[in-house]
Amino acid sequence: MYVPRITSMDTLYRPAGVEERWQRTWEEEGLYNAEPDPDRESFVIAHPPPNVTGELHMGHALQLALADALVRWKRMQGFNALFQPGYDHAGISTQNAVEKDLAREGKTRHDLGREAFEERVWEWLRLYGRTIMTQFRRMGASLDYRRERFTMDDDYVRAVMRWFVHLHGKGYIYRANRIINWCPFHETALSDLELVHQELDDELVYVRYPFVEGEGHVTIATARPATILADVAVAVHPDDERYATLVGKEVLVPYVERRVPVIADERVEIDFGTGALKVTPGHDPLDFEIGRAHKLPEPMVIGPDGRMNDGAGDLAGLTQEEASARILAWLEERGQLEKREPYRHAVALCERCESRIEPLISLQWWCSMEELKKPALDALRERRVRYHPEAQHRFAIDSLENAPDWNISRQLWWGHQLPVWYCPDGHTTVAETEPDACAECGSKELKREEDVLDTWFSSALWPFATLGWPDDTPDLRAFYPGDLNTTAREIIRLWENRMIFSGLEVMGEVPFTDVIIHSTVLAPDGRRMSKSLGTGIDPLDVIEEHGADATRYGLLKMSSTQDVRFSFGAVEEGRKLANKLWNLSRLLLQAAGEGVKPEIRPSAIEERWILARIDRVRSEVEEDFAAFRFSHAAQALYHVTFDDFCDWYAEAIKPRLYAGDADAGATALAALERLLGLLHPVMPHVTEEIWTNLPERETRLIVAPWPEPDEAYAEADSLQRVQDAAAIFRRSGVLVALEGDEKRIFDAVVRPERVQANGNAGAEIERLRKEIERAERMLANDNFVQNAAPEVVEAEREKLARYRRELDALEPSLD
RNA sequence: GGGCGGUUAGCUCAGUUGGGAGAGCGCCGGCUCGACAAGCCGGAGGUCACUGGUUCGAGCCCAGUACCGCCCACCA
Repeated sequence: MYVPRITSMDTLYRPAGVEERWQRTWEEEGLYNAEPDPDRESFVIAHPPPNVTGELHMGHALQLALADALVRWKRMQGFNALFQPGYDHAGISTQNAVEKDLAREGKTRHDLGREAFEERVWEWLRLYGRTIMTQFRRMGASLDYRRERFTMDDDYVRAVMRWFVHLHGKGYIYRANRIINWCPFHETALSDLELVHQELDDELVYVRYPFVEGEGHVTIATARPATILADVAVAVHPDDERYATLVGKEVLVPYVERRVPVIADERVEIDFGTGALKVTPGHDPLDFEIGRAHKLPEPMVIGPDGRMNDGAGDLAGLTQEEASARILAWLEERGQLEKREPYRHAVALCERCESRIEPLISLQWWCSMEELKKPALDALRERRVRYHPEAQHRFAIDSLENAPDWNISRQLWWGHQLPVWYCPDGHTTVAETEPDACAECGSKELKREEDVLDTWFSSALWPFATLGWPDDTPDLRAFYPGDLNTTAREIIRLWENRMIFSGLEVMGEVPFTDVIIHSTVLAPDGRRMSKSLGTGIDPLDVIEEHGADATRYGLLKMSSTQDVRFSFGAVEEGRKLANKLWNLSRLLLQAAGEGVKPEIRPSAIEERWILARIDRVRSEVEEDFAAFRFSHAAQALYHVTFDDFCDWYAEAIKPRLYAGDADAGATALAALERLLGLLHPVMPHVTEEIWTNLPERETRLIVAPWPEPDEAYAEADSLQRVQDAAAIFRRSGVLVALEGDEKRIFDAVVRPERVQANGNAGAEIERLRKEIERAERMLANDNFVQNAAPEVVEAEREKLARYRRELDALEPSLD
């Protein structure tokens, strides 16, 4: 492949063509690939599979920037790094997209029928799906793209079936009639986690329920008058003195004139409305609980289409609004409508279509969490899996402790159909593949359950199903358990915790040891990034304008706290850094001259100094990466490049470079080499591009060894003197060389002429003198030293005295 | 309603065991010197949200208050 010489190129680094070229090259040369290798330790990140219909958004970009930096770092350190890509079929989300598409033709999925609809989804995916992996590549994400997996692949489906049968065999999966969240548009059950809540303007109506015996009534408040028809009780709080005498009496439900009891239940809020609650177990989750506790009947008046059903008698077939109007009119006539008031409250909506959720009772499949969660909780408590930051670890544990049984069935057409078959006698057969006959009666007339599984039921298997489970494959042995996962906060309960208990259940080991819960990237104005608000920023636009390296750097730089505003400044800083590196390498390559090879041959203090600085940043970056402090690492890399390498070291050696000093040239290239290595995980493209232009490159930087620790230069005598001069005394006898001061001290000691030129030598010395005097004052303060060991205090006094002598010795040389 | 995060320079934000208030961008002044003017050198600019506490000493630790925000949530 043609690689232009850097010295002949533009003074402005243009990432556009360069980045795509390297992305292609790395992939074509197989440098992203991972194969089982008994001689090397593995490092594995199973990247969260995006929706198969998805497009790259800022969350993905951040996730990739973080994870890929770690993967590249580990790869350079010699780990057998596997970064696993793939797609999630994303049941309801994909089905919704295709249904919208159908709607443009004036059709619904029912017009096609199930089989044709599924065909339509596959066809749609061929046209519009699976584009996001191209966008992942554009980020420079070093995923092993050969290993792309899809949760609807035949092998993956087999894993899902095995998982279901396994759980069923252990008795964790059962079928039950319970209240669930029903989406009337998709006509499916949804889990609590698939809802969004939105503040909507409603009306709260106060309705009188007359006593069956005697005069009077009890007034309840409701936002859904249509559900009055399904009332089976009125409930009050047991401590509510207003209603103490009412408990046990009976009242008449309006319109249907049904006699129902007044009961006491602690779940009733005394302070809301009138403090009396109409109990409708068929259409409200709280009422359902109360109903079951009191063994009340569970009539339903609203059907799966959201309209009044046959249970609603003469109102059957009406919409809820129509039914409400009829009921309110009925109440009005009889003086049972006490008042109506505007009411703004949070309403549950389907997160995909924003239809109002209908709570209703439905026969669904459930997965008991009771036993499954135990080993996962142990793992979390023993910190065999750690969420970062720490607050999210506590949240993960709390969530799992309180995880209710999991509704795993969905009445959708796109997804994994449950491996359950029914015979005409109502027997149930559960099997991985279609059975020949009913397991109980041998009937050949089997009909498969129509429901599909919750998308997350299959995603939970991602870390091992992508490696071949349920088969015992070399990949599975080599790459399970993995190391790390990165995700957004709201995914903890949906996915992360479920991968942990699934991994423990079938593999016996946690799927990873660390979970990074990354920042939420908000729009620059602090609002949420969203298409509907128009606040979204397309990462691909940012990449196009500034480059993937700059985008990666910027995202890392800005990802410090839980919520961060997108900062173009941070991206521009990254672009500046790339440009700076580019021009630095032009300088060094030109000035070092032809034939000079990178080699450490330091002869001057500034050379030992820059090597020591680079080595210190190496260890800093290692600590930062290991602790997932990406923002800090980015900052350290920026400063060592700009301030230390370019502004100081490069300026200092320029005269020697131009004079043809081969040692200076060789050392400078060697120092640059190390710097490029440190920067590669964050800015892979520009560093690889420069690396290629260095003489005698045998390997790509992506697989070059991470710079080794280099104690020799860190301990150089002259450097030590610089450090000592900058050291100040801090509490408990800790001596610290102040980072920021070091350069200025270096100035004072090594390049006094420059300091004097700026007229600051006196000021620097004055600063140092003040530091020392402050330390002396502290040492003289009895309150300060009382808790310190006497020998420590004495040692510090001696050090301080030495610094004062050094300072005094330094001063004359600067005059 | 619950959980969590934030509040430091005009803007976006660092500040890792308590002792120097910082960076990038913007602004002002100088440099038109052979990597980069998308550069270099220098400078101005801050009651570290507020109140109280601990301490010789608090941006940092403790208690509380206010505001902003994210996630979650069954007050009908």
